[in-house]
Amino acid sequence: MAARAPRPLPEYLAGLNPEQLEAVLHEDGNLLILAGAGSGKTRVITTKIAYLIAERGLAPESILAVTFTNKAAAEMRERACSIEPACARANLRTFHSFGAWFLRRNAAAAGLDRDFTIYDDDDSTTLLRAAFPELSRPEAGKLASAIARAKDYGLTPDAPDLERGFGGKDFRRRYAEYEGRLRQTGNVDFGDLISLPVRVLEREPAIRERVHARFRVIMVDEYQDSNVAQFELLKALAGPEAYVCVVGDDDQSIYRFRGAEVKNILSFPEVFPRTAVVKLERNYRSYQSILDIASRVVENNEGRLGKTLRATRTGGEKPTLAVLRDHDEETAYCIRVIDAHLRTGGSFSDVAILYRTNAQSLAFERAFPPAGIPYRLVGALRFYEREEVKDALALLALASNPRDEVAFRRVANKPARGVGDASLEAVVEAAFLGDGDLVAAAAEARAKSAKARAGLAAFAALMQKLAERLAAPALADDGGRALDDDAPGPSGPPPVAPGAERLSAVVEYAVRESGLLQYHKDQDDIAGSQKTANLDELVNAASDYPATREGLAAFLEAVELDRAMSSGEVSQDAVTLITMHNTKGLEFPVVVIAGMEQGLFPRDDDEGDDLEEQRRLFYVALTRAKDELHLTYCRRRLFRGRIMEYQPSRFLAEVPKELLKSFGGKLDLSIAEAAGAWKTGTRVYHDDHGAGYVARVAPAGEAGVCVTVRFETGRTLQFFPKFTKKLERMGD
DNA sequence: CAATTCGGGATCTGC
DNA sequence: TCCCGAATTG
Repeated sequence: MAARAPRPLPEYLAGLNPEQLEAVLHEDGNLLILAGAGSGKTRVITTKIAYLIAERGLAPESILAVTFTNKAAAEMRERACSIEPACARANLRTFHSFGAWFLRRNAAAAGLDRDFTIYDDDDSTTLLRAAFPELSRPEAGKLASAIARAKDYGLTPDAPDLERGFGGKDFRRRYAEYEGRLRQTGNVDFGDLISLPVRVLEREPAIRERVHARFRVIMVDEYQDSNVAQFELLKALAGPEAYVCVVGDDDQSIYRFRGAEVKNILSFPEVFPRTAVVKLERNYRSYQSILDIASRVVENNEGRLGKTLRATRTGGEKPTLAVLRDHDEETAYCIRVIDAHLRTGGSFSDVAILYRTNAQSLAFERAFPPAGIPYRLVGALRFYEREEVKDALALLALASNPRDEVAFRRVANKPARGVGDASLEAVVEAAFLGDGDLVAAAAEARAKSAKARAGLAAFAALMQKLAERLAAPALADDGGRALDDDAPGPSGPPPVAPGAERLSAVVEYAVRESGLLQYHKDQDDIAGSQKTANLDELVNAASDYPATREGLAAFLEAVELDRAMSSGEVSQDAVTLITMHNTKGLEFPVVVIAGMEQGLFPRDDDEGDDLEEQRRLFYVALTRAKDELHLTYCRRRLFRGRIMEYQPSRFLAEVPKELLKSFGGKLDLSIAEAAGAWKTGTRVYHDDHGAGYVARVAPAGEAGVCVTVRFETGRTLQFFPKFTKKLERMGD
């Protein structure tokens, strides 16, 4: 193409604003980009990658760019490649996918099999319950998330400051036992995908040097969501010569509960010397009237770096606050908004309804079809989490790794083969005494009952056949060298040789021969569910992979690391129903943020740092809107089958009234008038429940006031004095 | 060992 | 209200 002689800036740089251009061209030292919502940060990253390759002559393989979601990684790849096709050879991945890639190539150094599979939180809980039968399911779940959190902070079971924040000796002991059990299975959890590479890099100078020599440029997107362990990985990956560029927005950090550390942004310039800071504050997405609200809200947080978004788009309507009676009025209001938008020539897909909890989607799902509105529900129950899919995956995981205890426990007796808890435990114990091979142990089991013995033998035979159907790995002959070398490997299935069997045939065989298909078909007939359809979907998903051990491992990794894998068809033009968390990185011309009620968003127990995180979530939600923004508040809402009265969200009080146009009614935050003589502490008598006292008084719109009464019987109930005659004040 | 009943708890959650 | 996990019973 063009000569490499000096020449004017390429055309793809021409559209950048001065700050964006500065960020793209910067290359001396390190770089921290503070990028506000809608400021074009993805454009900056992708342009920078393309620029480094096309203009600065960097080898694509020497660039590593990590994101937090597969979707973001895919988008980055696509946009970078559209500027410079060679970007396809750069390493653009999620943190976890990079970790898996690294560990497979350095499996021996990490003490792992190359074919390890990845345990999710649910699998960890199962493992913990096996290790500690005294724990109930919820207790094991809490322990699993505490361990995951410890790993987020890079703390091993022998970390000195483990006690701080993670309970005492019990936690340390259990964490250590969990690690032992997990290593025994030969598998890893999500935390290991980050922390094991760090340890390998620290321990193995040869590997470290090879990595340092390879990755000259390391970029991290959504840096505000990185946790301590990921920060450690970044430090370990970056050699003295590396150029590190991170992009983030402290105001959009909404994963603190999962270990994300805003401190990673604050301390970046100290850890990485000669760091330049570029702020991107020009917002190309929203009208200023929308940004004003977002800014006023997020200003209530402390400990921000401080940014002020300025809109480049002028004009636009003032956002609306709709004060509504209940969720029926809320759906009706949304339908009006959608209709009005269609009348101006817009489409369904321009509109998104955002809410805090998945349960809120139900009202819209019921109201939209009769109104002729197609909708698309994002991320409610993820495909891979479904029972039938996890069952099928467990069969495959066990075929891939016969030491996988969690998979074995899940499917050894599903559908029922007459193998009970006692027999199952005996097999696991026998395997532990040997080489850990659970399938072999099942085949040899000396179970008490003939029924259990027969069941285990049948199961072992099935697993044996599955293993046989997986052709030997093509790479076996070279002792795995092809994996040890630093192949660039954008993630994806290994190629299927022409005429070779596809993995989908093996998956179908496994599902059918195990009896899982029939089992779930029966469930479908009883409950009218879609389980067999989902199993079909899983079979389809496997068709891109070859029926080899390597193909299976790649398939399992893809499924485990891309949880968004959808089930079913995506309709083209539909309104989006989505939780606020799921909207990060998205934008819509018309946004409705539904359910602005105190107790729902934020919850009443959100205080301090939790409250600030919820406020950032609100900020994220607000800044998704391009043209039109609506907030809805319902005075009553159905909550767990009961109609409850709600006050407006405290976040609404943080928005100056003049920034919102009101619909339906004005907020009245003063309760004194409606409360009348109902005051906290008042003694009362109820015809049905006897004596008690008022514990709480809350405004309830047209219903006047809602009083919470604690009775001497110990019960606590809520009443609307306006509607009941059974509740009386005593001593009046 | 499997089926049924009963009772407690109920958020969001990138990978 | 609804769903899941534990206990109980056949």
